Amino acid sequence: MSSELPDPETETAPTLSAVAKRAGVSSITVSRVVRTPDLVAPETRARIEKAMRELGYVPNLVAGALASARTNSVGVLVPTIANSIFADTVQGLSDKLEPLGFSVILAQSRYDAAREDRMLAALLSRRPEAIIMVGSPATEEGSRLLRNARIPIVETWDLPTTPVDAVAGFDNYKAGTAVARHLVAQGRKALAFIGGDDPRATRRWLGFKDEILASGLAEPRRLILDRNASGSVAAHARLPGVDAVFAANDAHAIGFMAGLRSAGLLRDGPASAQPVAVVGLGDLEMGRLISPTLSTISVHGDAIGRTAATLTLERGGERRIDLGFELVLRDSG
Amino acid sequence: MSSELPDPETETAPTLSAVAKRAGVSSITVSRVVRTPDLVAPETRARIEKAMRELGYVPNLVAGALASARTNSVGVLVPTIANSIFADTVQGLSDKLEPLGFSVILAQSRYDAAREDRMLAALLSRRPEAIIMVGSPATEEGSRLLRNARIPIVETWDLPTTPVDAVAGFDNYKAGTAVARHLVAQGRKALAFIGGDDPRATRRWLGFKDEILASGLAEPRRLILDRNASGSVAAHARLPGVDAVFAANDAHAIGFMAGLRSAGLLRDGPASAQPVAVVGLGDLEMGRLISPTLSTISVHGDAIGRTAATLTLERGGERRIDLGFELVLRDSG
DNA sequence: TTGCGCTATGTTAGCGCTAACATATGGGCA
DNA sequence: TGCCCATATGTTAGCGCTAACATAGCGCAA
Repeated sequence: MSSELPDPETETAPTLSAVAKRAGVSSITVSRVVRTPDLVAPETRARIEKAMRELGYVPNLVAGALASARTNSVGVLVPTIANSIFADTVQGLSDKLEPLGFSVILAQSRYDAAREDRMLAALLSRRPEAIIMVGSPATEEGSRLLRNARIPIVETWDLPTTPVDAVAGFDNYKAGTAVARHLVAQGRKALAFIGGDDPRATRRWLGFKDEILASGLAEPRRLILDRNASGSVAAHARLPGVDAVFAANDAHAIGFMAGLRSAGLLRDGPASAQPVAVVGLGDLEMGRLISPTLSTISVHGDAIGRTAATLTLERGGERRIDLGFELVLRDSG
Repeated sequence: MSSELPDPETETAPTLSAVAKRAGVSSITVSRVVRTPDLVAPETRARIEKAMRELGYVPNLVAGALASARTNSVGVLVPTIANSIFADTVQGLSDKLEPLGFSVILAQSRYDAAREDRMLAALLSRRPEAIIMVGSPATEEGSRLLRNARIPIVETWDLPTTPVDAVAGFDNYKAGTAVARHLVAQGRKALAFIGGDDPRATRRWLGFKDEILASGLAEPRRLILDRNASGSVAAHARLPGVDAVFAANDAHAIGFMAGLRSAGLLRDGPASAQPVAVVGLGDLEMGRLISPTLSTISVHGDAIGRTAATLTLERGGERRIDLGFELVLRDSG
């Protein structure tokens, strides 16, 4: 009957063998009901499912993982998740992995190499079946940790020449050259780059600068800003005479435009009418809503996430996927 | 000497006892070096640390968790992480929990009750030491699962009257009344609400509506939009004659303003000059950068996250924390 | 009738670690 | 001298589950 229901106060979570006892079977049969129900006779299965319901059994995947050497989890390391395009990537990979029973263990490095190494070690100690990270390990120690883990490692949002394992991203250097080419073709002469100095932003800067120098113009200025967009609002004052700006991301671009607006240097007309052209990167939805609409390098953060997830699941095949980018021209530049 | 270094190909990850053997101690001593180094004599410790380095030992927290019944992890459930203010909350709680050795297991419900229940079950089967979620469980089944887990549960972004356990949020209903009061005081007569119909947005709507009715005006219109802001751009056409709009979040507000702009109904002047007043919720940085600047209900998503983290750590004390909100008046309404 | 193969279930051992309890050693002090 | 205590290390058992290999029962072909 309904005997021996656990004392709700002192209770410890019911185990597989508690269910087994209640259903009058061995624990492996209960395990089969959870994992491979087709192998269990329908009547037995019904009896066990009833026992599970009565006890409120929740499988313990920690124990299961230890016994089977499969954790069904992936570690995900991003610089930051707040206010960032990386959230799209996390969303994309989750959408792919959660239906397959994988959990996402999320860690943030905050653009700090030491913290990144600590987070990688912390992730690996949970024995994820793969690691997906934005960028590449910042230190040799981080690389070593990842290589020794012998699991799929996917670096994203860039195309490193010597990745640890797999890559899903785009060429940040080329993104810089594409923007530079466009602005130069527009007749801009005094160009500048604003944004962070993380590895990916730096590659954008390098592409931008090299292309401008190659076209015979003077070396562009580079303004390193911290991560919130407020700094970019005042950036214009620090770039006198500039007539075109490439911002490392859309938030900085929009902040910069706010500064231009208060300086009376923003028009509601097309790019050719702008005293200062502005191009961002990321293609935030917001960029389409503001006025003038923001020209930007469009990157599919969620596709990067989904592709990274695929790369963790298939070990063979192409391990370097260039998802490309697109220069989307609107009214800002 | 440097004998018996593992074969890099067939190698299985080195264990505590492999380190112990190499250092000539028992495995518990190695465990102590990892967890309570002060209990180990300095010379022994040095020998063990050397062995750990040589073998590339990475502790297996899965096994540790099973043995100690402590996983040092928390489950986090959000509707969505992409493009959303919830990312701030995840950031806030991570910042608090990661330094303490906790990992964040992230799951997304996508505003789907069935998926939420599946994700809760999946999270609980990993035996997190607490669950932090946005909102409250959508189904009775979800509540039951959480209650039976006997771990701290923190519901956020709202102030439910009968929470499972703890709460860190603000009163969405009051946020709605505050906006209504402000718009009515401004002399607006034809008001509308745009946004989603999730529980929190609905509470904002109810507060908004009730306050407007109480002030003697006609019942406001409510336009339910899907989650991306594009729908809000066209929303104005569906709200003829409206002179004030409360958007359930800033993205919708900014989208709506884009629609107003193309309709010629947006001024760069102060709120009193706007043909249609707009108030958002969330206080995105973007709202301060656009023109006109966005009036909004400011909510501290990261503080919600940090407070939720604190509530998972301390079991005693106040379990219901109202972080409040602030009506920030700028130029849009 | 024998024996084979299939289905349903069980037994055994162990995943890698930690809790809880020993044990050994060497002062210090009455 | 004997005892106590602090420090350093070890032993044992077991966390809850699964892999891998039994075993039992049955239908069916030869």
